Amino acid sequence: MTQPIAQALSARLRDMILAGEFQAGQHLREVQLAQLFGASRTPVRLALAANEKDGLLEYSPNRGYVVRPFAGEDIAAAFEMRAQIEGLAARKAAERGLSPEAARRIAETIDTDARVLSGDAPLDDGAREAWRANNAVFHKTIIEAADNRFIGPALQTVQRIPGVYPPVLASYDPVLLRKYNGHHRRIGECILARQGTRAEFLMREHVFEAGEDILTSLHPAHGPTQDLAGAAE
Amino acid sequence: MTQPIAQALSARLRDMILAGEFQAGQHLREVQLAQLFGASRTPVRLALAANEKDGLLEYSPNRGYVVRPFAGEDIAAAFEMRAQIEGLAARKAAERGLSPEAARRIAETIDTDARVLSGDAPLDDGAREAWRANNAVFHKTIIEAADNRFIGPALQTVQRIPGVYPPVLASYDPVLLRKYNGHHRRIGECILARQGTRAEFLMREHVFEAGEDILTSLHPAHGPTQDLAGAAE
DNA sequence: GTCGGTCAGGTTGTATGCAATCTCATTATC
DNA sequence: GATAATGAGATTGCATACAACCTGACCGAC
Repeated sequence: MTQPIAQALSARLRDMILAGEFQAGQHLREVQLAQLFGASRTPVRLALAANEKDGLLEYSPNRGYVVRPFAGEDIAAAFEMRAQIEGLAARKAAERGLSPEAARRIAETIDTDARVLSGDAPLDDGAREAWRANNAVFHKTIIEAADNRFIGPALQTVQRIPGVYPPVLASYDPVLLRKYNGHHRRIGECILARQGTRAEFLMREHVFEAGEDILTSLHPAHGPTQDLAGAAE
Repeated sequence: MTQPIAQALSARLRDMILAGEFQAGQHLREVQLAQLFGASRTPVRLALAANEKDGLLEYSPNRGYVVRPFAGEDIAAAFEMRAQIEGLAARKAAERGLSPEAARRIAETIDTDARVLSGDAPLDDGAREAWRANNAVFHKTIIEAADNRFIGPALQTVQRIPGVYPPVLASYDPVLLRKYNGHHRRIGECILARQGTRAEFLMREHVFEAGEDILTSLHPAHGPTQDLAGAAE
C-alpha cells in the first residue's frame, strides 16, 4: 500500500491501464496525470513507481514511464505462471486440508454456479455477475487455504494484465463456463479427498485451458495451439 | 527501477535489510535514513515504497514503514514458491530446448563445480565464490531459456529474504554442495533430453531440499520435517 | 546535401516548506 | 489508583520551487 492520496491514485492509474485507456508504449507525463487527477506531481510519481513495480509500466531514468505493451505471448506466459502458482495453491490446500468454513464456501460456489448455468439461454447480467463472484470466491478460498503468503501477491501480478483482466473472462460463453464449473467440482473433490497431486494438476489444467480460451477469443484466426503450447514436442 | 539517486538508495536500503542491519519490526524514519544516505526525504521515500512493494517492509498510512519480520514458516513458504516457479522454468526450458550457448554454459558450471568439489578439504574462499557464481549461472541460464518474462521478477521476491539471501547458502558444506552438483547434473541431462516433466520435478525437489538444508542449518534443533513438509500425510 | 553543434522548451529528479496526523507524556477527573 | 483528556513534539503527506537532463529544431560548416 501507499499513502492516502498516492494510494488512491495508484489504484486509479492501475485501473485505467488495465481498462486500456492508454496506448501501449504511451509516455505518461507527470504533470499531465497530476492535472487529470487534480493532485500534485508528488503522489503521481509514487503511483507511477508503484505501477512500474507491478509490471504495468516501464521506466527509463530521466525519461519517465511508458505503458508496457502486452503481446499474445506475454498473456500466454502470464497464464503459464498462474497455472503453476494456483497449482501449488491447490496442492497445498489439499495437503493442509480445508477448514469447515472453506469447504462450505467452495461447495456453495460450485452448486450455485451449476444452478445458474443449468438453463440454455445466454446469461443475463445478474447471472454473469454471480458467476464472476463465485469464481473469485472459489479461487480465493483455495489460495487462502494454501497458507503461503507469497502466493497472493505473485498471482496479482500475473492476473492484472491489460485486456485480459478477469472481468473479461472469455465473453462468458455458457459452454465454457459449464466446462469450468466441472473443473471446479473435480478440483474441490480432490482437495476435500486430500489428493494433492491430482488437485495440483487439475488446477493447472483448469487455468491453462482458461488461458487458451481467452487467447482463442482474442485471436479467433489461429487457435491457441501456437500461443500457449510450447514449440517442442 | 527508479530514479538515479532513488534507484541507488532503494538498492542500498534493500541490501541493508537483507543483511539484517535492521531489527524485524523496526520503524524506519525518513529523516533518519535521509541523513544516513546523505540525501533528502524525497528519494528516501521512493526507496521505502520500492522495498515495501518487494515485500521487505510493511506500510501503514501516516505511520510509515517498518521492517517486515520473516519467521521460519515464511522461509519455508518462500522455498515452496521458488521450487514451484523454478520447476516451471526447468520444464519450459526442456520443452523449448536450450540454445547451444546455454547448453554449453550449463555443462560448464556442472563440470567446474564437480572439479572444485573433488577434494576432501573444506572449501577456501575462492572455491566458495566459484560455487556461488556457477550456481547462479546454472539457475539463471535455465530461467532465461524458459522465456517467460514473469518468472524472473517472481523469483526475485521469494529469493530476497533477510537471513536466507543466497550468499549464505547452507554454510557451503561440501557434502551438501556435492549433492546439489548431482542435482544440477541430472536436471541438465533432463533438459537436454527434452524431458520436461522429469526436469520440473527434479528442479522442484532440488530447490525444496536446499530450503530444507537451510532451515536445518538455521534451527539445528528440530529437523526440517516440521518446517517444510506440510501438516498432512 | 549531410553532418555536427547549439540553444530553447519541456520533462524528470531532488530539496524543502507547510499542513495533517500520530505518539506519548502529562495532567485532570472520577 | 485507574482512566480519559490534552497538548507538545515528532513524523508523515503533499505541494511547490529549483536543478539536471533530455528532445528536437535550427543553424553553420564542410
